[in-house]
Amino acid sequence: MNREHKSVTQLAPFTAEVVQILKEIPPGYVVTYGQVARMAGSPRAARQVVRILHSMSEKYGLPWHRVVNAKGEIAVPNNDSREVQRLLLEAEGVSFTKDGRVDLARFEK
DNA sequence: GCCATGGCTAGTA
DNA sequence: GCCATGGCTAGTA
Repeated sequence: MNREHKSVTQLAPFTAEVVQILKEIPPGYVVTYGQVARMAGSPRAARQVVRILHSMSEKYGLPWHRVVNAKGEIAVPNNDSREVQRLLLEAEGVSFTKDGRVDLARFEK
């Protein structure tokens, strides 16, 4: 251990912070990628949040479905996953507008 | 090089 | 529709 060596289980600080924040999102609550980035102290790192969600959701049991883009749209590329995300949110009581968006104003507080 | 953004402009109607 | 953004990781040497 006298050389640079990262344990596989050791997350980088920013990543660990984001993972923690995501884990604390309660059922029925929705946040945006940008909001999570801001909460983690790096306002412009929204895409990084995306990357974390994309690659670590399964392993860390992250509530990936509770994160949408700034417009309130489901932003997952895969069609099946999009459907799953919507169903999971609806099951938690989240409603959608006619154009398929989450009413984010509802969560501002 | 990845990535599921975000915010600003151009251009249509 | 365009494109700057950012923190990390895979993969090479």
